[in-house]
Amino acid sequence: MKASHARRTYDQQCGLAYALDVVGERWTLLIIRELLLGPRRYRELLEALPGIGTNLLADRLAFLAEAGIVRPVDARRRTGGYELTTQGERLREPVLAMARFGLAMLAEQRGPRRASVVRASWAILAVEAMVDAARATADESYEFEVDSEVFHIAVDDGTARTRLGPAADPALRVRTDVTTFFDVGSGVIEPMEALLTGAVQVSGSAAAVRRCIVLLGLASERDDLGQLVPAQREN
Amino acid sequence: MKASHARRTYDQQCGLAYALDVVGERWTLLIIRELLLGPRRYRELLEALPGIGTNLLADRLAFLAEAGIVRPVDARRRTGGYELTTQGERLREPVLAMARFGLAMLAEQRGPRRASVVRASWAILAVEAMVDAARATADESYEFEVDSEVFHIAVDDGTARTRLGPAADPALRVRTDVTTFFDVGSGVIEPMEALLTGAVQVSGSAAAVRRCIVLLGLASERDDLGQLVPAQREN
DNA sequence: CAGTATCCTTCCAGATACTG
DNA sequence: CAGTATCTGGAAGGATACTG
Repeated sequence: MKASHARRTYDQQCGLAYALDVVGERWTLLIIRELLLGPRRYRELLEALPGIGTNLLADRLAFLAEAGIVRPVDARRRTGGYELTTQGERLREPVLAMARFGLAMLAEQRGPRRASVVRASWAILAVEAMVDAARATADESYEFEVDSEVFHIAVDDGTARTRLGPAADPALRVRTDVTTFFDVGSGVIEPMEALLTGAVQVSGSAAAVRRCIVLLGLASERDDLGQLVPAQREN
Repeated sequence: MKASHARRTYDQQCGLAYALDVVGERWTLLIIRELLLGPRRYRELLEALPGIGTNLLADRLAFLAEAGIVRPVDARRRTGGYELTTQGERLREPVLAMARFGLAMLAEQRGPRRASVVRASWAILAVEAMVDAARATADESYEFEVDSEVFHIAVDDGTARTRLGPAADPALRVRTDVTTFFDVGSGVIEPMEALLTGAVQVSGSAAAVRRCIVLLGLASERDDLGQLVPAQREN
């Protein structure tokens, strides 16, 4: 019932400043992150964003809707949830770039950084940030199961897509828990180390394992395990 | 003298959330933006960031230094200013991606969006965000003078660098004011329109003009002006 | 479930005074 | 000049009770 209270802006003639006027407030980019994974209901957002407070979430959604970044999935029902507009989809690259930076920071400091809120679905974003299609060498797909959340990377003709759900005919199946996943992703654990200790289980050829590690930018010079990794644990 | 006040964090096991824990607070990314253009003194930062307040700037710099993103240029003298560390340089991509998003938003809404704070140096960042080396067709350089701020793009063997200062032997010299610059950059004005009205002055071949427009992603379908633009106004 | 309304706390802008 | 320190009103954010 106030609405008029002139929102705080940087008021600078600059692309970055304007972007931050729109998505720079606290929580906003995390809301976007959730919606980049698909439509979400109000309740789901609240659960994915512990600490946000119902009023803030409502505020942010209303503002983002007005800015044309987000819209209700179904304007008629209140319960249909929210999704990104075409404009909002444009935030994918900036968000992934930010995520890459964050992962690099984590990798650098080697601090285990045990955060208290962990969600398997964030693993998808991490994978999407890590994948560089330029490193893809074979048209095949890799399936991940992280704490019962299933998604996959499909490499096709030099481009890589990351999607929720199982892959059709994966060259590799990877299974692990979120904690191990982020430890590997941020360089706290070597992929091969995780394999050998059983924290990560894979089924697929050793060659596919290697290609996947390369695709994700996790290859280290001393990885030369060749046949060390047999196809194991089909479930 | 407080220091202990446990900084607000999202505390989520997620690259994006961690990145935002570090650079997500108000003003922080704008400080980074300034430092991406080169080292800056405390005073210069204050001037580039109207409204920030001396304490906030000091807080932010101290925190960023502790996080290993920024460092004093000269640890001995207090007056040397600040620069990005190697870690901090990693923010270039996320910042440019954000700037691209912001510019796209501006372009979409066609609102002239006259911000009250305008600085020529920000034009460099905008250019850097707009350039896509994949669109480069010739090894040459383009020089810009925006409100007496001079910088250039140098295309060399499929890569493009954006740098402060004049170009060695530019194929094109562009001269304009900041306002026009951003109007063109955000699509409010067509490049050719700006040329014809004299708001933008160029010296160089029509072909170079066209290649530069393409490089910056400003080409529109109906641009087919061929010889319409003679080399003009050498100064 | 999807939000409002409310209350309280924390953060921020702006001013100013102080130090080496 | 290059900061640091302190203070104050106001805006943003967090927690929770409440409503259609």
